Amino acid sequence: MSPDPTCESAKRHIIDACVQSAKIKGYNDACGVLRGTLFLSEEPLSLDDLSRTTGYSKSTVCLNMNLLENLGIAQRVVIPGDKRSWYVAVSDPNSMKAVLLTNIKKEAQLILNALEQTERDLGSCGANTEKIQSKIAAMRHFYKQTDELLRLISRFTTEELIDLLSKAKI
Amino acid sequence: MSPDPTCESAKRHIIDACVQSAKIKGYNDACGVLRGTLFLSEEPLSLDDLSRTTGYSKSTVCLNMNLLENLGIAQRVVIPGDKRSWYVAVSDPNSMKAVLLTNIKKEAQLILNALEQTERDLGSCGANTEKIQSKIAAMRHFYKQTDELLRLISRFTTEELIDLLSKAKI
DNA sequence: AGATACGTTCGGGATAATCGAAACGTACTT
DNA sequence: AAGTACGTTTCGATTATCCCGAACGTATCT
Repeated sequence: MSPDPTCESAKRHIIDACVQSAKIKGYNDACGVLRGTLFLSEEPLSLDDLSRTTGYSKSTVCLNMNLLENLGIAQRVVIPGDKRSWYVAVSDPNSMKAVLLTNIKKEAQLILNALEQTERDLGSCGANTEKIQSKIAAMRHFYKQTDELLRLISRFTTEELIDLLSKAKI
Repeated sequence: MSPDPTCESAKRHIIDACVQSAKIKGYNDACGVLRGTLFLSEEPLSLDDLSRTTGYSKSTVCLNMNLLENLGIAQRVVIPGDKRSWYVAVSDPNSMKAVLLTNIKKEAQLILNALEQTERDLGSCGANTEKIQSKIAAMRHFYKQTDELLRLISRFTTEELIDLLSKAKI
């Protein structure tokens, strides 16, 4: 590839950032290293390529590439007449935006579901739960709005959103 | 508090959701349990309260409440003439919105920084890195936009954003 | 000063996550 | 059929994390 030492050390920044980002999100280091490596490659990489480049065993690479694929960070590319799986980093802005939003979306729906279930169950409960019920209602309202907002945001491109919001009066 | 069994099982949904949400974000179960417990309480809770209610030791509660405070999920309330720390769940919509966005913000700034550093270093590197540099430039553009969008989003309330975006033509 | 009631920090033991080697399944080739 | 080149799964060892009890520091009382 590019064995220039200066060049390689330049790439380290990105890999480090990916590792740190992975750790923040609760994933392991390998995830970050693989993500960074994939992004910095000019061509698609196979599992063996990734294993060789990162130093991780093939099983570890396989496991984590499947995870990255599920997260929408990596994408498997099939080349006809080639058994191997080739991976590329997802670079389409809209897909990347979606990836950034998934965790918030998941959180909103998770909490929203729970709030609605609790609200229902508290209704058929003898005890005096007025105060809690109003708190839950407020919270449900917030997450409902958040959910709605996320849906709207995913309809526009980042560019469009910036345009819309920067023109709006506060 | 409210020892009604039906009522208690209703609350379980919320605590479970908080635990699941915590796990998704890479935090431990205690974080989720504490967050849920705090939210479901009608009054502020002390460390001892939280320890008694959740069954976790005081040291564990202390550790994780500091984390929740740093995350902006819990808030310490000081009552004059009382040594104890009282905790409440942050329920202000704008603060909650900010909490939801922090991870994305962190990711964007982390990656953006790394991209800029790498870009700079690759400039003073002999090897032919045209292809990678253009990839990095594209990526930097995306994260720059994302950063800008996040800044705009934090200027408005969720309600305002919904209003603005739902009126906009696609 | 001593006692008390806090929050916090510090080991250590249990528990879970991580990773590599090897086995496995499968499709294609010879 | 045997061999090959893949991706995947399993298993065990290493490693890191979680959580508790105990010790500690520090105000505020008595």
